[in-house]
Amino acid sequence: MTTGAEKQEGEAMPKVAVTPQRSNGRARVALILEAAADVIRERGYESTTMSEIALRSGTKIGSLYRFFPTKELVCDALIEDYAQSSEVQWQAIIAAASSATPERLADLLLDAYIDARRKHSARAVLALLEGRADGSLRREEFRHRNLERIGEALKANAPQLRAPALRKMAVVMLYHMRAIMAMTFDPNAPNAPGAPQELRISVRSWLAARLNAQRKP
Amino acid sequence: MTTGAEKQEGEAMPKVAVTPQRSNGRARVALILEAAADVIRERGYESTTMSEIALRSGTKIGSLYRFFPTKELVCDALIEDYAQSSEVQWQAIIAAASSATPERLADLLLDAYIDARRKHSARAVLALLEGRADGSLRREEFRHRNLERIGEALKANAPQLRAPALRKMAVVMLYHMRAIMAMTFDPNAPNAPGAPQELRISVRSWLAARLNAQRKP
Amino acid sequence: MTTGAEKQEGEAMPKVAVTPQRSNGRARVALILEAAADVIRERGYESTTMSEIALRSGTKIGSLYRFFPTKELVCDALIEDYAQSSEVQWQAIIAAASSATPERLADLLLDAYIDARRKHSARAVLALLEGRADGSLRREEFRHRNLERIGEALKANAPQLRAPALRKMAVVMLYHMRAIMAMTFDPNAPNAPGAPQELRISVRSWLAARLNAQRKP
Amino acid sequence: MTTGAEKQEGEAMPKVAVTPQRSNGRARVALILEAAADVIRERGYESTTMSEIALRSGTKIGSLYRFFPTKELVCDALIEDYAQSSEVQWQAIIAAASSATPERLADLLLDAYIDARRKHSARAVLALLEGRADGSLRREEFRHRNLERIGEALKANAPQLRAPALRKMAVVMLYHMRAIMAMTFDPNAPNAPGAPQELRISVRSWLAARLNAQRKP
DNA sequence: AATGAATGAGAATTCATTCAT
DNA sequence: TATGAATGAATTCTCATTCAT
Repeated sequence: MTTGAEKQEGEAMPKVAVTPQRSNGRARVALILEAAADVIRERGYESTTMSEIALRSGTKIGSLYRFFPTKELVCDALIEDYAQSSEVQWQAIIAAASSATPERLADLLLDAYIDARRKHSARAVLALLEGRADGSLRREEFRHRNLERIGEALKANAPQLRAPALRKMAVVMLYHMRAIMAMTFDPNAPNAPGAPQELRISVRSWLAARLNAQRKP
Repeated sequence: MTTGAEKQEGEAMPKVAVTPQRSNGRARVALILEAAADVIRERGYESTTMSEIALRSGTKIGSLYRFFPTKELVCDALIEDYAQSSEVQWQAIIAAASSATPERLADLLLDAYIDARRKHSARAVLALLEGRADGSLRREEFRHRNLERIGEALKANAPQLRAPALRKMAVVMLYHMRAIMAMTFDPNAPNAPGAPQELRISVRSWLAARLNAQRKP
Repeated sequence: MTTGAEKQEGEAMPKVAVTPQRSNGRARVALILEAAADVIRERGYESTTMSEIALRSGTKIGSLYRFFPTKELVCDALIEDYAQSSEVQWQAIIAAASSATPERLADLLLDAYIDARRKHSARAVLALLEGRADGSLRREEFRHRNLERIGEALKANAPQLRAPALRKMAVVMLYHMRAIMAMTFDPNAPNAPGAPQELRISVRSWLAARLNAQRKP
Repeated sequence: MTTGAEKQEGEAMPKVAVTPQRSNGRARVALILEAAADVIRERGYESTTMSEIALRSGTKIGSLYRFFPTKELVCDALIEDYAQSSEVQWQAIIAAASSATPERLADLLLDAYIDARRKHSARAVLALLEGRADGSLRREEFRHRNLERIGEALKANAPQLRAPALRKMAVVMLYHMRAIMAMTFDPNAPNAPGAPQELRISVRSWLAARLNAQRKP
């Protein structure tokens, strides 16, 4: 009879990122995530190595693995971090959506991803989402949550819309948001002067047409 | 020992994919590219290994390297192949563009990427283009050529447009095309019933608005 | 700073398991040993990690190392624990041996290892003894002590036997005891219905033949 | 459509030891197995490292992994090798069993494992079988095959025995064989002068009693 | 020319043990 | 004293590429 966490014979415990207990560890984790965002942004997920993350964050490899037992978990943490920090913004967008013009709503959504304060991690997260899903639940969750939030914002603005319409519009909006994000943050992405603005304008009129469609007078 | 270009001591000769002379070799190359497309589509560029390409194409690793001295060159060939096979279609699109309605042109362009006959390699190429650029010229060229062709099609339809406008519209169009492609081919991409159609409609009206803009009556 | 033995510069002090002074600590040590027995039984010595022992015993890794400065010492303690708890039983067996029939003695010995109360640690200890010796003195001692006790029991029953005969019989008996133990406790060990009983019978008649051999009438 | 080995999307092919095609490779594999047997015999399975096997066999680590993609497969090959080379001997034993006295049969079986020619690998295989099973099928197979062969030999000698009796006797015999093997080959195993002979004698009389039991006159 | 073998730098990950607060 | 954090050598395994027959 042991106390503490029981474990099934022969079964492997699913690994989880350790939550640091001391200020020391919290600082370390912050450094690691920052470095990870940098490297992933530069090289993409596959080409990012744990040793480079360790090196850039001034962490020894052993310590890195103490907090993030797998490479996947580093990414999950990055996404989670980003997701959490955007949640506030999402709520603001949804709140603002109800009384916004469609054009304004388009802007709110297009800018949701590219909030300057999160520029850094934004691009890393973009890279992560572009990569193969590999069955990472966290990534799937994140994608799903974003689609949901977009849908909510649309619904707040145009309550008459039905779920299927909302869903397909949210998907299309998501691609627009990604495109804007890529143009804004990724120097290697296809781009041209005025292109983001061009896209923005097109999205605005699409949304205006859609959201005003069956609006009650 | 060398033919034509003499090899300088200490200088690295840039490697090139051997162009097979016998029908035997041409068939082999075709098999290799097909296999490569399969693997890259399934696993992405980074996770694709030369041995798996060899295995799946029934080629011995040594032979694979005779035709494609580096992994990069396999991808370049894949892209080149795809590019060449789309060139014909591009010319058709550009030809059709001049007399097409903007709506029709939108459809032509959106479908350019997703021609069913090239479905297989299309997704592989998509994966390649999504990946980091790695300094592969071929990929850059391909992206550039596509942007150019889109621009030409737009210009054919609306000759009054100036280069800057064409460029930014081409860029926006490229993102739309990619989005449609992802929805159509990638089962993991964000999607919803009717979403591709929704995007298509939005692109049509954007193009209509743009291309008719300053059209002479 | 040190008590008793002075630490010489540059010399490594042999580490010893701290004997806990407070009941608190004694309970902790008990928990640790229980957990260690569990893990070792499940995974074997090599695959057992100090952190898992810590985790399962609800001990923090730092504390674990206060009590057992090396992994080896945990095992030594486990063996020692087991040895001490069997010592009582050995004395009982030896006492009973003098007046037992050889068949009864066979049973006493065969069951010595498999006393149900120590089932848990028994299998852990088995795993430890099966492993390479690694130069752990404690393990060697334990093996030796067991051989001695077996010899004493045999001698108690058949005082006429000379040391060399006793020794070789003790060794053979030890293998029999291990075999029974494996069949009884290890679900992966070779086994068949009735096999333990079969072995038992064979051991009984072997001992009977041997011990009665030159017995004075 | 690729030719050659097809693979399911996203599924990992189970790894197999490559069969060397050239004399070069065959020699390498032989060297590797020899070295592996040495190391495993000395250190046991867990403590054996692939790098040490590589080092001792004069193989670079990459080449080692070409032929044996996992550590497990090295062991499987070792066992398989041993199993195959003992199969001939097993057949001889089974053939000889029918007309042998029980005492002779005991000797045949006890010596089956310790054939001097295979001394080297014998001890390694012993170590492998002693270790945790880890779900290696090959090891399980080997254990099973040995039990079967022992059973067949017993049956050849005493055809009147029923399956359950044969099975339990085979199991007991297996433990005896292992004991003899350990005493003979493992310098760290419990031992004493005359102990193997003592065991041998005990096994002989057990078998004699058992096999003659219900023998038709 | 065909192809099996060789190579070796690195990748992810592990873990016993020590340390600093 | 308790305990979270730090350490880093070691381990398994990978793969693009080159070589030798």
